Amino acid sequence: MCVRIIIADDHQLLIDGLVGVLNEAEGISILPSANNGRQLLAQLKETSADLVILDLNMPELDGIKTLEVLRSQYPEIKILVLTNYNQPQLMEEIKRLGAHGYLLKNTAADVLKSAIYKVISGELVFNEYIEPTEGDNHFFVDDFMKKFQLTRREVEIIRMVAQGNTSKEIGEQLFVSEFTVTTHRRNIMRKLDVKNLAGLLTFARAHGFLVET
Amino acid sequence: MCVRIIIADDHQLLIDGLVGVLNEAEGISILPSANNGRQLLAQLKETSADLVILDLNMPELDGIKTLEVLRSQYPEIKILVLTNYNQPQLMEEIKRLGAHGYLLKNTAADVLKSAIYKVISGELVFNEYIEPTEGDNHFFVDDFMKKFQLTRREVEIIRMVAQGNTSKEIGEQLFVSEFTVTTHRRNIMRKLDVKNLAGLLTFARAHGFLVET
DNA sequence: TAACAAATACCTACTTCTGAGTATTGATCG
DNA sequence: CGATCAATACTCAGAAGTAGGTATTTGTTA
Repeated sequence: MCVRIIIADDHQLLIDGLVGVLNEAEGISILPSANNGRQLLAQLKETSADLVILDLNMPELDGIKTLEVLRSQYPEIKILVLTNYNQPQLMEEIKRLGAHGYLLKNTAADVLKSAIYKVISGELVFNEYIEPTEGDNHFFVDDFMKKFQLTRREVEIIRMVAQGNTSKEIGEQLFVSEFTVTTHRRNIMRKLDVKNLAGLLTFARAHGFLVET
Repeated sequence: MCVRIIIADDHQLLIDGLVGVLNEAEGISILPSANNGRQLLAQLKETSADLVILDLNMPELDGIKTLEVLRSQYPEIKILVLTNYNQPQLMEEIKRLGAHGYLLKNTAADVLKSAIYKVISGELVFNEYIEPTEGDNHFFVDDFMKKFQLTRREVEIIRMVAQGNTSKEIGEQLFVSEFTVTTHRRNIMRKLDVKNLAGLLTFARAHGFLVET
């Protein structure tokens, strides 16, 4: 008895990694991999499989759509979603759509292996949402501050703005006048050279300032 | 002559993959890997290396800070940055900070290998920014539309809003009145149940609607 | 064909943001 | 001590967004 696995992921390096890791494992055989959903489905018409390791963010045919097709056309195939998106809502959605497991890409190889065995034996593997650690959130922030000469207060306000607060609300929360917040905002816009809120948010995000894991 | 490489990445699966791929390559030996910048620096005190493969988004000590330390303390070590961030500004920044190469994680294994050889022989490897393909952007969009009953026009407008356009500008680009755009925006806010622009953007992003690679 | 959804367009009223100018206080640093 | 920066606070004016209502046209579908 050998579990036949197909991997669908647009990151070839990750596929190579998985293949290397899983090939050594007991009772697992890896079928040729796919780089998007379309390739995966084409492949399933040729060879059948027991389990699909599925990335969500793929070109051509993305993971969610692929998942739906798999569930309706190949209900007997187990699906293990492997993604970078650490969002509880998304995990719930994936669970609802009938996947059998949801793992993050920073999972250790042996956790992945045991997840595979669990899923094959009928268990579901949906881990708890992991709060991003302090370290993660620091990421580029210091760099960001240095580069654009932002002060600590300004960084704080960018965060609150991004969370949908108005200047008045921010003022109330920080116990300062809304005019003060407005002044800070103006300075931020000038320093970052953006002309409106959307620009500010996009910019902050593009520079790794607001990171979602 | 063997190139000694240390990999620093918090994604253990990727490390395993790299090790598997590179171990087979000619003239490359992989030293024990690190899961963050701090570990990497600790390791360099013990063993020296010729090249470091560096992820940017790591806990404890992120890639940029690690890069700076490496350049000042170990100027003879080559640095190949391997990341998911497909942003020209970031790549420029990394280049400026003295790295020798910048690759995306969806690179094929042999491209990575040849990049390693190039960097070791003194070349810099900074590829062009790759425009995300249509396929990439589709990602969750259809799902998003279905879930929140958004129309095609509304989705189009969310995108343009996110890019920092005002209603008037959007109207001009779509050859419709700014009032029409305003109406669409109002409907979008109602459907998504958010109260302002920041909320809209945050929401759209949290649901994978606006993906940056 | 009747019903409906989608896209279009306008109005009024109010809130919020943006840009420009000005000023005070406290901390830090040479 | 004097200079500078960060944080605070205010005013005025104009631009943009938000909330409500209403209405026409077009295309699709029951």
